[in-house]
Amino acid sequence: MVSERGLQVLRAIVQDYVDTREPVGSKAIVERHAFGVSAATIRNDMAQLEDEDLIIAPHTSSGRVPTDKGYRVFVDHLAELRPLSTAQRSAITSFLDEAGDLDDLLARTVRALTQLTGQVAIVQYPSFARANLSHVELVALGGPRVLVILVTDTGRVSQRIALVPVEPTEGDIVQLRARVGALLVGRSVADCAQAVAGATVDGPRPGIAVDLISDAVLRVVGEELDEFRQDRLVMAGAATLAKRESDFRGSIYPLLEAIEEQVTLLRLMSEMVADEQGLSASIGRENEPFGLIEASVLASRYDGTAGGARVGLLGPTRMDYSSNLAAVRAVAHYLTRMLEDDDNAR
Amino acid sequence: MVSERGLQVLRAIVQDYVDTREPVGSKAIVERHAFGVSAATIRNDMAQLEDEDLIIAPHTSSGRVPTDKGYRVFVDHLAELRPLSTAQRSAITSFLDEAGDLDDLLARTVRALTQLTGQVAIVQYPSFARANLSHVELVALGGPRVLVILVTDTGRVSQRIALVPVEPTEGDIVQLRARVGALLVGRSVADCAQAVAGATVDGPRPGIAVDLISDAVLRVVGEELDEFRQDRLVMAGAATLAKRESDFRGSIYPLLEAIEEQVTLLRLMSEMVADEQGLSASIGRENEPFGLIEASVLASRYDGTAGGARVGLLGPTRMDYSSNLAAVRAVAHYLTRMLEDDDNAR
DNA sequence: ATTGGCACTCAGGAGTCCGGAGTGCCAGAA
DNA sequence: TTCTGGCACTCCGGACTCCTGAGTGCCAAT
Repeated sequence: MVSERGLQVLRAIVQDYVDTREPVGSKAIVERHAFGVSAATIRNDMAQLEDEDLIIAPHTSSGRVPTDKGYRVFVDHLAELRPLSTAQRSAITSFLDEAGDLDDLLARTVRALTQLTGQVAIVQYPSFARANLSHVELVALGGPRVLVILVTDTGRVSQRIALVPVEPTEGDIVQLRARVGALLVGRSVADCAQAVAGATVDGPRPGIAVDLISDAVLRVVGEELDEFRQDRLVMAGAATLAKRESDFRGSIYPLLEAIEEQVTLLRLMSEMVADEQGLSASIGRENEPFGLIEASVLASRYDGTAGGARVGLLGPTRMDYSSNLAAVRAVAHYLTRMLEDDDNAR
Repeated sequence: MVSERGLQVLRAIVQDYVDTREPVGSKAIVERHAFGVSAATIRNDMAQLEDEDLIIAPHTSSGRVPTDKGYRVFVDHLAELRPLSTAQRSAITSFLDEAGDLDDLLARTVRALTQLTGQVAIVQYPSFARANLSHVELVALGGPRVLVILVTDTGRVSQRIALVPVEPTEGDIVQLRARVGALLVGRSVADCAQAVAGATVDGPRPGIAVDLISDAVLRVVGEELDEFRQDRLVMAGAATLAKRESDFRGSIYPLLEAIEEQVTLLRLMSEMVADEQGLSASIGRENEPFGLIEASVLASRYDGTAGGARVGLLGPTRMDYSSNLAAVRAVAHYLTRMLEDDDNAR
């Protein structure tokens, strides 16, 4: 077992290593931290930490470096979140205050977070699966094109063009609008998807124009509903990885690829298990199933009436967890507040 | 002046250097290219090329490397575009054929191009400034929210939510729809912007509900029209830069930043001067005003009835201009064709 | 104009050396 | 039992040197 002081030594090693980017020796620890014991004592503690796989020596007789497990213990038990300065807080709020719609708010959030931490920031769009459809609008664009517009009660709007087999009359459109509206309005997005599937599978009917059109429109509605349920990400700060390249032993290629793919990160973030504060961290090797090593992801839930999701960041395993976790938590907090305010103002 | 053979030597140097990534010596040239003269003769030619600043020796008595000016001469006078294989061509067409709407088509285009070249691919959205507004739709979302939808005859649709000071009745909406429609439908996006500006500046009127609402709606329409005129980019393949890192003496940071910013690349691409084929290249130092060095941008115009724009790629100065220019040209060609087909099918 | 010959240059890999930071262990002190 | 000073040991990495090979410029001869 590791003694109480042993854990403090681990904390010191993590902090110093993140700071200096060099293996930490026993002497450096007694100099920088007031442990009140000699270097030899620290060395004994370090030997224990090494037995527990919390730290490792890159080569015989060099300083120690935290292992992924060491970072994990640090994050779970040792990290004191360093609160943001008031200047930082007011910068965030005023920046977010100027936001317009949801897209803009999330774009600002992600920029604020990358600015604050110097890492790649990620915001997941709120999940709309539980939102209700409040409007369905159809607009004939001329020719075989019909514009389909879906609006949820949480304010998300999306549109898509359906190519229909027969040019619809204005009457067709009115009829269809009523039909589709009756089918979908007021139901949740998840329910709608089922309803649409049910409405389209009952086979080809006689070639009545409005039915042919209806099928085409419903198919497009179905596709669009799928998009609704599919989460999206907004990211910023990918370029900062290039600056921090030396923090990655290997290449930054897997990271850039994950950023471009999005879907990997989405899965990763949705599988993270949050603590009671809504915070979560996935460290180093823990990300291996997602093709990432030497990288950590920090995330926090945020909530709005639009349905919650996660906001987080991606950076090297060797990052400043204290500051970064605090930043994520703060940004999530303000984002939640903005969404609630937004909702009240509706 | 540089002799005819001198230019051939330049071509050989560019090709070999791109190939081997190492300075090219006179001996290597006579071995790999059938010049029918001795290495000493090549050396004389190389001395001339060096006088003209077309090649440079990294250090005394090493092989030569093309300068930016050398690449420029190569691209302008020496590069024979290497036509794509039929397999490549059919891969592109079948991939693009599956595209749905404009967004999807451009996304596929950019993926095809990055796949083909291994570089960062960029597609500029067609400019909508000359497109005409074909529909304006207003939908009351309940409360103070009104959804504004704009549709152009080129198929672009966008929507935005206006917060209006008074909750509108259904009658208000109908009245407004007619009013805004009369003002805008059928006019070009550029004209519309002016019309909106004119309609809103005639000062505050008595607080009639519908006028208050109208102002709010028109303001939102104006904002949205601005977005229409603003160009956008789609990109793919940013991660490939990490693989090619050694091609950049410095960091890839400026490139990643330009990719993230977009606006720099937009300016760069729009300022490029195309040749009679619609192709253009901006090489190395020529990109310095945009914060890029050691990088080249290749681009081609493409045209559709939606209004043309550019498709291109970004990569290290030391790239295979022959293949990449050919790929850009081919992709632009197919993209143009898709857009035209699309239009005919409308 | 082209060529073979030759002296010269220099990058970069291999080999060697050495200092310093850091360790593990042990015997003695608290 | 825990801590500490001392000591022998390890080994990374910087500095230094040496050397080879690729490549050049120049010149006299063809």
